[in-house]
Amino acid sequence: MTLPPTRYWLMKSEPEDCSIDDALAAPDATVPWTGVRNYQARNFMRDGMQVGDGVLFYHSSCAEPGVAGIARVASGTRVDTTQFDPASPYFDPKSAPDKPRWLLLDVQALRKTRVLGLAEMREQPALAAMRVLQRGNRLSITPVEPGEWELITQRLLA
DNA sequence: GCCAACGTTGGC
DNA sequence: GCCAACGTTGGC
Repeated sequence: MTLPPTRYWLMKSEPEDCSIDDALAAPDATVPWTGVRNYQARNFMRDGMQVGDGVLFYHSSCAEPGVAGIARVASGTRVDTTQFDPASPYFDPKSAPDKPRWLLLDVQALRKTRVLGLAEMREQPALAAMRVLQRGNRLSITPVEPGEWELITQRLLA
């Protein structure tokens, strides 16, 4: 079985919870991606994401939503223990410790960029298919096509 | 604060 | 298994 080509992803984070600055300030600039509580996003982590994959670090639910930095997948998946913590906002009372529902992986921030906002993204016809631009999109982890990655990172790193 | 879109829940 | 009600997301 041949390995898939290098993969790219967009991961949403509320900056009040974990911003690109917060991630860069963490040890090794690496943070555990806690709180994914959607099966499709979980399955992307479990079945699709590999160490080294590129990540667009996206700020959501904030004054300036958009891509705010570049990161990479830094680990495989493991159990997200916040699902068992009644004090956590991510507590899931229906998840049993012997049969955990939710996983996380580590994300390593590589650099902060300017914010590439949704309006600017919509100006680019080549980005029109991105999930994050679709109306009603709520998925917190979405695949990014190589061409989309190239265009976005070139604009951000120019 | 509004509201559209979507996932989940639960009665049947 | 259907589907209406409900809760959440997230841009505006």
